Amino acid sequence: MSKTLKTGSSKRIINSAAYLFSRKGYSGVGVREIAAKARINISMVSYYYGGKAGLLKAIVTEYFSYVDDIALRVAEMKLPPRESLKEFICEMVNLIKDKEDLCKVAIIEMPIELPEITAVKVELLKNNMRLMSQSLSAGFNINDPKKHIIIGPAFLSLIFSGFMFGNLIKKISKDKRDDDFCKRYCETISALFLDGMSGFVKSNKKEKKK
Amino acid sequence: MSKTLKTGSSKRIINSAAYLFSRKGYSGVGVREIAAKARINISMVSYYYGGKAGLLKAIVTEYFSYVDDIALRVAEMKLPPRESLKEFICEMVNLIKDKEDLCKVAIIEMPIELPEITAVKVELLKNNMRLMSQSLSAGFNINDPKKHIIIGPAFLSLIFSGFMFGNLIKKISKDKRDDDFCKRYCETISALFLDGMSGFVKSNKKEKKK
Amino acid sequence: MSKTLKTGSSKRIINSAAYLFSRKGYSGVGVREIAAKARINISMVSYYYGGKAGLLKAIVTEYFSYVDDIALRVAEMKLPPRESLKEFICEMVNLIKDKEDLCKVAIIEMPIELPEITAVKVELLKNNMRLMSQSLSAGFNINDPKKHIIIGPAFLSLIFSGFMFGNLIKKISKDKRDDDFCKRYCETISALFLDGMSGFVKSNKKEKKK
Amino acid sequence: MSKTLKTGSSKRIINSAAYLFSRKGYSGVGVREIAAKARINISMVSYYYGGKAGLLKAIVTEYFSYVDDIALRVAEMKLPPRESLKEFICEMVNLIKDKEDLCKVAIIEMPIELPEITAVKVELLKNNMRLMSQSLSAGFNINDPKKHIIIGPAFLSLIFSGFMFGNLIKKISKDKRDDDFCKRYCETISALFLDGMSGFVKSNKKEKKK
DNA sequence: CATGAATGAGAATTCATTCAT
DNA sequence: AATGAATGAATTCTCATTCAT
Repeated sequence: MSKTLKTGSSKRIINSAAYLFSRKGYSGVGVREIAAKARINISMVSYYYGGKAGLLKAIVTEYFSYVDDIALRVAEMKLPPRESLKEFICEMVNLIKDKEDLCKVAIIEMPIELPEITAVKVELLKNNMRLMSQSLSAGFNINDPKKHIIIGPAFLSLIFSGFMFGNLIKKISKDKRDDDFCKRYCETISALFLDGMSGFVKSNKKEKKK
Repeated sequence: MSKTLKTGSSKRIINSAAYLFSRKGYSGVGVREIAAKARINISMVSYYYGGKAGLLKAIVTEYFSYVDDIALRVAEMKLPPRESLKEFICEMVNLIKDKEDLCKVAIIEMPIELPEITAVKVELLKNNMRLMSQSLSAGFNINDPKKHIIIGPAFLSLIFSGFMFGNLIKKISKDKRDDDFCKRYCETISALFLDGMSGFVKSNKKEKKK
Repeated sequence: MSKTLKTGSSKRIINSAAYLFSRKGYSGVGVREIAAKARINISMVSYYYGGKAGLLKAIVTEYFSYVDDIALRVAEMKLPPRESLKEFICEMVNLIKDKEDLCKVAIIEMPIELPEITAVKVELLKNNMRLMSQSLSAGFNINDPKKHIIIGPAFLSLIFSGFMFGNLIKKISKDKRDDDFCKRYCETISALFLDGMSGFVKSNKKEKKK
Repeated sequence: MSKTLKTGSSKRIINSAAYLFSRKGYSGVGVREIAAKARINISMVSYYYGGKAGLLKAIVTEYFSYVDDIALRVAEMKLPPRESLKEFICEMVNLIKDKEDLCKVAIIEMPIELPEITAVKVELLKNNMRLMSQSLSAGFNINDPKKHIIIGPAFLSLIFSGFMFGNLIKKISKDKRDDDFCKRYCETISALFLDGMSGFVKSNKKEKKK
């Protein structure tokens, strides 16, 4: 804690790491590159984070702390189920907008086995899924409990979908990732998750009637 | 040409590569490791695929050829929109079941910048999205064209969601990835994409009435 | 001068250094490790001893001051040759028992070339051998002077033999390094150096006669 | 095995390593330095020996194979006890003369704890001590078995004493390490171990009588 | 087709030391 | 007297690739 306050070095290190990891993947980035981007000496990475793996741990931990926070905050609001979901999605999109690199890294590296931090990831994920279940799925009494394990990851994938392939999509369409996009993204994903494609068709019909 | 005619060795190489890339990420795997797993000499990787990058290219290309095939096949069926989607999802899940490692690699490495193969990925993705648009979104005349660029990736993310985090989820729940799971997975994802969460609630109500 | 007046810290530093050097060798130990063991800040090593090399110098110097002392003390006793040797060996064993780490370091590092302290070692060793010659070999008028240079080191090696490989021997036999062992050790080494193996055989015969 | 035959590289590596380790200690030598001296690429050390530790293992193993051989050979000669010892000492001195660096490394690094190879050292030493006991101490029926553990190391220390401090002694006396020295060394050490210092005095008296 | 020795660049980490506080 | 951040060199080891056989 005191380390992060004295200088901005440790902050710059983690930001640089998130930036690079999110684009090249954890193994594709060298400590040297991170250090250069953060304008610090290579040794400082070990000094502050105990090595490259420590950096990823710090990033993943920070990500989960944010998501857990959101889950708790939404739960406290005691909104009706549909509003809860909308609120959660909206908050998540805001988070991704604010900390895009950090979130991407946490998600991209999730399915990848890194012996040194897998244990940490499992523990954080367990807790996170418990929190999210409590705050979101309460309102939807789904008969088959086996569907939970499918819907949970599907929900998160949906939320992240637009950002994960963002860099690639930039090269295909000329879409801009501005505030306007985020607003539209929020609404579209919410609608999709709540009512699926048929929701769009209906609303199309309604709009046509007008 | 002789090189592309896969002998047992070159097949083993690509399978080993897919297996390892899917678990450790492209940069996290060494050619030595792949060669060892494929029980061939290290030099053979360069010989057959022109280097490590060539392996990933081959994997990505193969993945897209499968998905393009599915898109074309479904288009030819000329099913109504909802059935088209269901069919597509079902075919995709079968593909993932059959070639899990290959599909995972293609998806995991998608957002990652690898100068040597980014161009290839962009080209393949462009063509793929065109095909998919033709075969699927025809039936859903969505008013706002800007939504396409959101719904497309969302659709694919949804389909892959259950498999991407499979290894991690294995460590959390005791879910088995058997044929039964795949069937349930197909139905749940189809339902979710077509009617969203409200679809589940409705069907719950209906079932309750009975 | 103030630096040489050992405070608690500087004493702990040198003890920690001796402990670690004796087990891992001079080059195998880092200043950080020493500082951690001594519970002081790393910079203090440079502050007190001018660097890592200074620590070894201090240890070696201290070792020779002890051995020189013993040589002088024994010389002053003016005992007959055999008694002189016994006394010297006994004193040396007591020294090793008291300052085991320090003595081990001095001996283990003796044959190792460390440019920074070789000169010091040579100077100290020269003086020490002169003193030992005076106090011990006086009584044994060995005809061939060339044997001195063989017997001298042999004598010291003999004295240290049991302690040098102590840690390894602990893992082989279940021998304890207690006071009893030291007493026996003293006697055995003295007997060996004075009368060799034949001394043991003779004493065996005598004991058998009884 | 085939590796050592194809090129002289692996031989040069181990010789260079022995040369440098014997002078600077295992931890005091870098792989770079060894590679430079052996005129090979740094990577070859890992390629042939699996790393720096593998080099030391190879050296220690080779040393023990030589000493075990000597012990067995002397045992087969079935000489009387004193002759056995003389023969063993003589053979050992020849070994040291031939493979001075290798022997020094094995002995210097013996008391040093290197987690990676301590287990190997213990195993080799156990076997070696068993062999030496069988071939040498048979003739000397020493009453107290506790003396064995003192005499064994003392014996070896004695044999090595002249070579361990060789480099340092060169700087003090002007002694040459030629064949003549080795012959004299053999005789002196044998005499010392068999009859101790009193042997010299006696022989002095006898020689004086003449 | 296949081998394995060889290369040189680059990986992460640890080193002893210094300096401002 | 003591701290701890910072440095730059040096550490060992692994990387993908090539080449002669």
